[in-house]
Amino acid sequence: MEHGHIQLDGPFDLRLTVESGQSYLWWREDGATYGSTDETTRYLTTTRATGEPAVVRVRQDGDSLYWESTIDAEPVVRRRLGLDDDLQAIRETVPAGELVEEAFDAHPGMRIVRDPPFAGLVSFICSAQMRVARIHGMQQRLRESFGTPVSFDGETHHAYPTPDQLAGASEAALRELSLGYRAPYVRDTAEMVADGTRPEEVRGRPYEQARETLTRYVGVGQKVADCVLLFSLGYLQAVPLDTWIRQTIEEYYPDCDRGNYADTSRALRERLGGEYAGYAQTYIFYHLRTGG
DNA sequence: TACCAGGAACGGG
DNA sequence: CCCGTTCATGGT
Repeated sequence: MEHGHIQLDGPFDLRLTVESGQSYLWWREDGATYGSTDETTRYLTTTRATGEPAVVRVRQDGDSLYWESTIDAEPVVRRRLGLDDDLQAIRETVPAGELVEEAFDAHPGMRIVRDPPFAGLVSFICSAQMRVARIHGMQQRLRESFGTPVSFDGETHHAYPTPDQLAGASEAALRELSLGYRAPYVRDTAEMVADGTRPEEVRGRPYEQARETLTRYVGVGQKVADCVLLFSLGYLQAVPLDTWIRQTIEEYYPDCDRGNYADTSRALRERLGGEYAGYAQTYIFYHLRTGG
């Protein structure tokens, strides 16, 4: 087993980052989903950064982030958890406003994750009309039912399924995992990716064009496409318009409501400073969802 | 029991 | 393009 230590640069909160509803691909080693954590709480995820499936385990103690893995995982950990993001510089690009100031102040150290693109795509297809805890449960079951087993620290975990593994799943088998009407969406999208249309191919394209391209996948509308761009592909300007943000627009930014998704999202994006608007959106989302 | 959850596909106007 | 309806499922 390989292991290492990362000296954290700037505010970082592991629990906040992986449990704030951005990613459904991390789980707590003790099996608990939510609740207080301490310096012994460890989170796991899987990756294929080196081609072969690998398990990664992390633990935060103050300014230190410790990792253990079947591979040399430091680059993966840095990218997946947004450790190289300069939170202060990002915040300075967001125009001051009562709500954004309050949200940033209330949750110091929350970073934007970078989920593996296919896993991010599937998990946000699953997110439609579903609560955070259940989306998380679906991804756990997808791993355990279809993913490749990986031995790590005396236990067997399962990597997130590949496009081929999910494309080979029957709709009935996916429904047994309580995916509901999302089952055929996941299966059909997995088949598209397995056939060679990979979500990461939109990298480098202009943001709105990238979003439209992602909506070609089954079960992917503009909101889910925005989540994939923001939480997987590093488009930090992406502003997903979910039910919480729509309510925020109604109360705090009514002039940004342009009657349709694309124009409203663009107006709010510009209001939140453009380049890192997705960061501000994520703070606002989490702040409101936790009763702020 | 009725309502809701980080929506999307579909059909009709 | 815009709108209403339908779609599973489990928790409250």
